[in-house]
Amino acid sequence: MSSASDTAYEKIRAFLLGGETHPGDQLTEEKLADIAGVSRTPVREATRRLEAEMLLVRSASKRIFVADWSREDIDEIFTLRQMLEGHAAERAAHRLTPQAIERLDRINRELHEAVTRDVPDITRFLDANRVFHETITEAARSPRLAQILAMLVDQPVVLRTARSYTVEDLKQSARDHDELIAAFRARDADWARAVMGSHLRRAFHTFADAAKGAANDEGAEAAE
Amino acid sequence: MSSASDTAYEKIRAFLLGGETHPGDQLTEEKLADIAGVSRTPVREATRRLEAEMLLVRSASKRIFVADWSREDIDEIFTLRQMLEGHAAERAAHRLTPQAIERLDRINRELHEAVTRDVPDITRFLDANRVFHETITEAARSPRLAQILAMLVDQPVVLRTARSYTVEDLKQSARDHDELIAAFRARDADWARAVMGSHLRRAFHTFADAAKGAANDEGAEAAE
DNA sequence: ATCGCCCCTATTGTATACAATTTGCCGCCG
DNA sequence: CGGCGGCAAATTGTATACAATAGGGGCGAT
Repeated sequence: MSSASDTAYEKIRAFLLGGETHPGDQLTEEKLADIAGVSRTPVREATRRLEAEMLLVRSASKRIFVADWSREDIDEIFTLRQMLEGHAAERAAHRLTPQAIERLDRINRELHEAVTRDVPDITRFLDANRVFHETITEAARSPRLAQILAMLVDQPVVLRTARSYTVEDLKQSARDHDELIAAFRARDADWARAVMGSHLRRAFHTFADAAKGAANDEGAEAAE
Repeated sequence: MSSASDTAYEKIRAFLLGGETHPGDQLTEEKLADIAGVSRTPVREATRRLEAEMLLVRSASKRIFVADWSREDIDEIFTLRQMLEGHAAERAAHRLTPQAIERLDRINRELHEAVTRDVPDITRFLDANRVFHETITEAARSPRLAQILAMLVDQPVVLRTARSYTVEDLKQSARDHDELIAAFRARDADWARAVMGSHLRRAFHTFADAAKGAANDEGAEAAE
């Protein structure tokens, strides 16, 4: 690991996702350098990456701001994901080895467990969920596709609102994964694509609702 | 324009596309700094961008090499473009203003002209072609989509082999555009998507053939 | 002769100093 | 009182020096 540059990326990312910032806030390279504990040079590389991921935006005069996320943005991301991950699932259906399918099954069992127990372990769910999707993307053997999806998947809004999911939402997600695995076992690419499509599209709506709720909460807090 | 950084990007890019390099060649930041006439700092930013566009690759030890392009890579790019630009065309069909459609028509007339005259003006064709596609992408109003496509569109292989197209290939391309415009005028999103799909898929095959021819030529040259 | 180790060199990574640009403020003039 | 100009502060951009790390070649041991 090219230490400083990567830690800068991770720390700044965590800082942005930690909710200590508001959309539109200006950030200076120096401030970020302080946060990350490195000099401005690696910070610049980190901000470039975060800019590409659209967590940060730059004004015309090259100043850095925390990105704002409209409902359309979220819609856009899920639409693109649906298209691209659907494609990935299709390719994966032909390419997944039996062992990999078993691995997906194990991951998904963990996912089930995480939400079935008395107190759902959301963090564990999210981690397993990410691994699940990454495994499929990887099996698609399309490096550019993987790269694009990496930019798209864990976006801040996603993470911030994920915790407002109901347990039922999460269980439904896990059931989607079950069906996806069935499609892979059957080597049915169309089925896989279709399941992935509805999986993500539903996630979008769960999301949009959760985000709306979160926005209301925030409004309430601000009103205090 | 942040001068140095951008000129570095452009010059290095031109250097790579100019055919003076071979896939697998190692490039050092210093060498690139010389070529671009700037210091290593902006060169680093440029190489990061070129890396994201996969014109350059980095070894495990962070050394920089000229990327290699297999037939599968080209296939992958066109498949992704087909999916994404098809989606863009679909959205554009609903969103293009009448004026923008007229503009597309003008651009395409220029495109026709460039290949109809006695000596085809390939450069002009390619420029107009890019503007044509960019206009559609822009009309789709999906910033992430635009960003992703920007990474995908003018890849080196594309540019390097574009000149081996036959005049008939180019004319067919222009005819595709005609049909696309008709689809836009009819506000028929499905039609637009379908035309865009076949347009790009055919381009891929023209390409793959041209690339094969180019590879043969190169082999012949090397054999001298 | 070959394998492995070590040192030297090539190359990338980071920090810092300085240059260029932009912004916002303040005073001046109409 | 409003707008314009310009100056000062803040911020980003670039260069350079130094640090860290990886690769390659030579030398010795077996």
